[in-house]
Amino acid sequence: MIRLYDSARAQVTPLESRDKGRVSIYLCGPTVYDLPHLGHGRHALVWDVLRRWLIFSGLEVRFVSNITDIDDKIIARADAEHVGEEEITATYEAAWWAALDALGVARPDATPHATAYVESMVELIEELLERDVAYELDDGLYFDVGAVADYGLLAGQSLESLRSGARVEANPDKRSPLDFALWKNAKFGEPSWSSPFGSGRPGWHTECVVMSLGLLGDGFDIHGGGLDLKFPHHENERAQAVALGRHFAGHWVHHGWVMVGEEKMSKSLGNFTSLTDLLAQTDPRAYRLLVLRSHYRSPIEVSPSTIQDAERALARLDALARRFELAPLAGTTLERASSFEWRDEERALYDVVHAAMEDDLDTPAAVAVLFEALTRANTLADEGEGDRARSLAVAIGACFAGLGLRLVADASALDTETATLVARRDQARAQRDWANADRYRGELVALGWIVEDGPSGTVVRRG
RNA sequence: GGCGGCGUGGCCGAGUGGUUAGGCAGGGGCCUGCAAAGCCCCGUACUCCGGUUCGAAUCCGGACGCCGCCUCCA
Repeated sequence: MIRLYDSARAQVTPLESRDKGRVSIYLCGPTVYDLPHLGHGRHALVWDVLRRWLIFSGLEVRFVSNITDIDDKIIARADAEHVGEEEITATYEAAWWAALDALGVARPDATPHATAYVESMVELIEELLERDVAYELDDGLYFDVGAVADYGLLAGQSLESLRSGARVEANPDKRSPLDFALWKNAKFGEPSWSSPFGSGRPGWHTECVVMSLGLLGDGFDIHGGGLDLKFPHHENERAQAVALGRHFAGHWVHHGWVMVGEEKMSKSLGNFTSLTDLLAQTDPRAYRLLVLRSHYRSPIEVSPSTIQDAERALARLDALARRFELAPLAGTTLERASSFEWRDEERALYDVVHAAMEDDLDTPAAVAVLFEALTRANTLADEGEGDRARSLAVAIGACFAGLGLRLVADASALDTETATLVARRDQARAQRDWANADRYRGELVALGWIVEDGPSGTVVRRG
């Protein structure tokens, strides 16, 4: 079974799934009040890769990721734009899915929305009140973190040391600055729900407890998100579950950030801090490859040069797909290794890639192995071992599919003008009329084509 | 103040105490009518100072630098 770093234990630990052969994952999704940025993109990719690989290796995965559609920021944005909250959330949720679709991120099995679970949240809060771990102040209900013995487990700090570092105190009446809002009393003009403790709306940390336990059940396997969610969000979720005596996530997985080389990201250089912008100017697969080439817990740098680096590496992969005419895989479909044929050499490749992936999702190692295999496949083909070369190439494509990276052979249809130029060039070359052959190539290049002369004549493709 | 992480060749980015990471860029060569694609070869890196060791980028100690979390955040 895969070994993953567990933030609660602060070490790489084998994933012991609750049900053999099945893995349940709850991922904290976005608050939809603005366009997704590069960090969201990495986040989505990391989890898509984990999910896909688990499925590829033969496990049944249930993957749930929520949408937070009620929150201070949504309200603030709606106010600023003088529109309703629903308009804000509808707009940005659509942008979210559009970006993820473009990235080739498969949709979750379920995408619960917080506003659909308010009733359950109210019930949970009532239980917390009954157990005396929540208390009321003038502006709402708060959770008493002092009631949870090991509060600070995820943060890796004691309650005392966390308390001493607390910097902001929204409500000075709180018993501890770390206590968090379970329920915020309604304010004029804000969305609200009625409850036994008055009209209002839930605090952020409760929704994920309700939705994860509700959809995946007690003791679900993996709970994840960005490193920034580890504390206080995940800590607070866990605190509520613990206070209720519920068995929460078995494994906590957090990924690192996207670093931006500030100056290089300046507007003058085509600033693309929004994921939507990046995807408009880059092959989304390049971003996936960039993400794959660093470890999920490390920070990654996203800059025009690292993106370009990835684009060029991707071009080599596509060249492989072209050379061996690989069928495209890994779109919205979640591939399984068992549906491919693995001869000895290919099996060995898969085993090495798999071992890397099982080792805390070591995608950089997996990618390195696959690039080495790519060179081997090309070498074999150069040496006339076409058969072995092809089956190796197919295996490489399959492994990348397991990582969600689709290799594209690009069989784009040619317009009449292009087809004519290609035919004329072939004719000129057949007659060893190099001057005209070069002229037609020049014309094709001017039309934006990359021209290659293969065994069967001139081949053009888009750059 | 507390907790945690990082400092690798031109760039990105892995790393087990002794053997090539990988990619991109660059140089040389093969192939090609010329290209492109592909293949081969090359740079011999690990912040600094001590220590452990036959041997450390990899372990220990220290210094310097950088970053994150402790507040909404993927």
